[in-house]
Amino acid sequence: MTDPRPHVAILDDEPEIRRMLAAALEEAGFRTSCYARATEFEAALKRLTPDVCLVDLGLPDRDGLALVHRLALESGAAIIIISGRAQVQDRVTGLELGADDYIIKPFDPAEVVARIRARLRKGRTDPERAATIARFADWTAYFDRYLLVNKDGEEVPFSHAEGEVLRLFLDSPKRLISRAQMQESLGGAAGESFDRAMDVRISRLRTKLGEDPKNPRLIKTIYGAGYIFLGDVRWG
Amino acid sequence: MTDPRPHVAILDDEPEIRRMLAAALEEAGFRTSCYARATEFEAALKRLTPDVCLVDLGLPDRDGLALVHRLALESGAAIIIISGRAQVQDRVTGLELGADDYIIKPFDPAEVVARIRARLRKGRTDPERAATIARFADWTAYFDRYLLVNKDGEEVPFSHAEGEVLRLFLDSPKRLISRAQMQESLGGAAGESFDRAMDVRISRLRTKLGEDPKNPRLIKTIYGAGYIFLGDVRWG
DNA sequence: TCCCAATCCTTACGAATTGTAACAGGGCCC
DNA sequence: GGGCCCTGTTACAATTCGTAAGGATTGGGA
Repeated sequence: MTDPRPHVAILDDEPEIRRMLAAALEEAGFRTSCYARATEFEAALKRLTPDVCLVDLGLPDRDGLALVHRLALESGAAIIIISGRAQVQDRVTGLELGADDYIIKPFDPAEVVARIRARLRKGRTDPERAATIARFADWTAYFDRYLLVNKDGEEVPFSHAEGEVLRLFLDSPKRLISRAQMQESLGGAAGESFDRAMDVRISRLRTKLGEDPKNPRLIKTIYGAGYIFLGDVRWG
Repeated sequence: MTDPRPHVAILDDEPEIRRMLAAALEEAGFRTSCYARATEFEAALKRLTPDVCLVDLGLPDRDGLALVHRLALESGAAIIIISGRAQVQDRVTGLELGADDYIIKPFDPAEVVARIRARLRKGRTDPERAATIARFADWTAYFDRYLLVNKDGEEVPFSHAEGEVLRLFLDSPKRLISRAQMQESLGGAAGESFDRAMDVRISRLRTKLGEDPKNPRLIKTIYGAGYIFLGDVRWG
């Protein structure tokens, strides 16, 4: 029963759009329920508590805005309006009435997915929000406590600066990361002599990971190009 | 000092747009701060903790997306991208990187206001009656009687200043809290030598919690960044 | 193959940040 | 007034991190 996938309820009177949204959302890892009419939808809400409601404003059997308003007051779900009405005034009133987002038809399903994800990200009330634990090679990195633990249970603390580098690597494993990219991500103003500092950070990180300087297995240098992090990463 | 208006930070290199946004937002009852460059903006973030960040992607001095990514990881603020790039792919990557909303230029200030309000509406966990009892690790904190009780039943009183710090930590566990945020929350005027007092407060609190100075388990220092409170917190 | 310049790694050192102890001022109750 | 607690300030030790300097490595050309 406890399906871990976030649940998205879709309310739209056009079968074509329902199908398209449901397909895109299922593909993106969501659970979906589709409804064609407001009455049907409201009946379902007595049984279910979706995480997100996608509501088309152009409904045949009820004023969509009134429905949104009620939802906003009574449901804890994020509400995203989908509408063909593109006027700024429509968007403003929709949002003022309690919608969390407003998407205009025609839309791209990829954007809908991205916006739903953005909503869920915030609403998450802390139970392990941002991924803070990553496993790779013999190591487990706990970013919230700035700690590396290897498979023997040995603990190696790492500093903030080292953690920034490590996170960057773990976010993009097996991909070349140029020095310029690093400076961008790590907030170093470009052009300065910060690039030498980068070396040092990586050097220290390698030491903590127990890398063999002659033959680094995890953080590999690509001469003239940047670095690449080998090793499979599993977040969570 | 404690201005109750939500604080919106605006980062855009065009003075015209900054002015327009600031005017509309002030009118709508927000407090605003404007920045023309990313470096300037990042410097300001060390001192303030805005509730919402409006970020223009087309910045001269830094890759906007990298900035958004970092903000999303390190700041608790809602992030709204403003951009001239209207492709779906741009929007999707912006949102995936952690933005909460994405507004396309040219925009109507009224919609920006509405979208900001929608963001703030959700995140609001504040107007709860001041909870007075919190459990964490081996401790139970009774804020109404300024008392800590550990699992052995030992009672350790704490002072008002210590309680302020403790509450700040318990309100945002497992999240980095910068020194600047502390000063803002605890009402210390920035820039003064008050920051050493901060250290001392924390030091005393650590002592009362029986932390091992060499290896603190609950209140951890992140050099150059701030503090982080580990441990699961249950209020009520 | 050998050499050289560019690139990168590592060590050492100093500046900045932080922890903690000791001290001082202020408020409060007796 | 005297004692006690709370709180901020100062001083000094410890940690972290960027920079400089020198050595090692890489890749291309003679």
